Amino acid sequence: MSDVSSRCPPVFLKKTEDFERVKREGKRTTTRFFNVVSCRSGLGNARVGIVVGRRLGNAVVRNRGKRIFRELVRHTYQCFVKGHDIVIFPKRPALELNHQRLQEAWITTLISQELMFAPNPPAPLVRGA
RNA sequence: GGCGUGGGUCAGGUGGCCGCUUGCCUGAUUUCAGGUGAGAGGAAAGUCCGGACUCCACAGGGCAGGGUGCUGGGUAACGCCCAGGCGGAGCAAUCCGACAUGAGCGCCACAGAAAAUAUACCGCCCCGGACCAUCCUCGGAUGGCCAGGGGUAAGGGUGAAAUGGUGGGGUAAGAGCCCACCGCGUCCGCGGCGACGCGGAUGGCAGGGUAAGCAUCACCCGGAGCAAGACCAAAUAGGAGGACACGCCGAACGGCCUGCUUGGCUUUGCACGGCAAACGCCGUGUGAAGGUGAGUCGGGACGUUCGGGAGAGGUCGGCCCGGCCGAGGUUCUCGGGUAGGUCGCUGGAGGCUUAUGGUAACAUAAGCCCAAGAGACAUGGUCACCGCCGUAUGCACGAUCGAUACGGAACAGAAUCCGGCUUAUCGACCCGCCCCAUAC
RNA sequence: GGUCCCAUCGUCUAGCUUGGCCCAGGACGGCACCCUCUCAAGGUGCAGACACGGGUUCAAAUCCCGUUGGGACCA
Repeated sequence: MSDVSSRCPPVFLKKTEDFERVKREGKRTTTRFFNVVSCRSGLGNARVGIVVGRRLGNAVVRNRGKRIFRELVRHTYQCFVKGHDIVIFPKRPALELNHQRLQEAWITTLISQELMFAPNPPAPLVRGA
């Protein structure tokens, strides 16, 4: 399984107009730890963008938020439904939360929004548990 | 042992798995895969100073503007650092100080007699005078009160600040009027590169605060900033550079354009008359339009000649003197530049060790070492173990060590690079010094 | 990354240049009372702010320094 994830690295959104389009046309979901906005892109793969504003904190806090959610996307990217653009807004409590609890919240949220297949092996990272 | 104070170092470590950026090598020779190495800080922050670097400008001078401000040194430079002086805080180690000048202008609310000018209000004292009262030797004396002349600056609710302070002498009352001590000023000598210090003589008291108010003095500063700048270079759009002679004002002449006046012509409307059956045609008068001839009356640009004269504007990135360029036209040449890309981009006033000089900051020499360079933004995520700190529990005669559980580990993320300052910061360790207590 | 500007009642502002009359003025808004049969309008009164921390000064909204929070511009 790890071979598969290493063969298809996640694609990230980079252009400003892509972010504006998703924020304008997408569907919003709010949780305690992050907000997700998603819309259909028509492309053959899923694309993900992470937005950390100045409200989140100083540069160290913003970098940490981006890194945590980039790792989450990287570990679960092979389960994503193709053809969607997703923008994530991390929130303050996600930085203090334990990693496994945050990952469970992340997977259940995405499955409920039909952006992700239920992974057949429970999760690639939880194999130690 | 406790309290305090100054300086320095560090900013958890190791390993597994999964990832990111990148140098080199190999395969492939756009991409990609493998191997191997590197990958945030003491403040990377604030952008408060100073430089390097790059472009623009630049003969030079003056003014303005900004900054610094005890003295000497260090440095590429600084508002930084070191050493010293002076003032202040502290028992002390030590710390703090925009700490130059007081010539001129401005301001000093309220209160107060008065707020910067030397005098004056109340008061105190003396003098002579008018009135009243008492005594009376009927000359006057004493006291009160009223105005006047003079002497004073002792005292005067104030105020942030009041014209040296304390004590004594002196006087009608007083006053540096005189004396002693202290303070202050001036002069001289000595020490020091200097800021300044010490000693002596002397003056009789100069003269408020504020310059982080305007100012003066000394020194420094050209402007902008890596989004600086250099190179390559789509689509679209036409521009850019060089050379040439004339460029301004006045007068005369020449032709051109236009307005006006006037003559005739063409077309057409109206009125009258004539011819004609009618359509219509002809003549006269009048109005409009068009082009045209003349007048040279008015205006415009152009050319030639003559005379006068260097003119508008721009630039020197605040202004002036001064310097330089110089509109539009003709002709010649073909590049300039946006998106995008590449470079600038990290080897440097570099670090460490030793030696020498210097009280020190620092400098010099030798040896060794190479340590991030992005472009939507890399330097991470997770697990385990070890180490540190705190609390609780149990064991233990008590303490240290050790055990178990829980909790904690800050401030903070390079963006051209350096030297500083300031601000944020849980802590750990090392070195020096002061004071207190105890022991010897 | 760099260059600069601003901060005053709930809101918009005056005062800052030249410190004192300022326990900071005005407008809109809020509250209470009067007027009216009631509401509106009107009248009277009240509450309410110098972003924060130091320094200079007798005295700071004002001058100087630092911090915080906003905003503008530069390819």
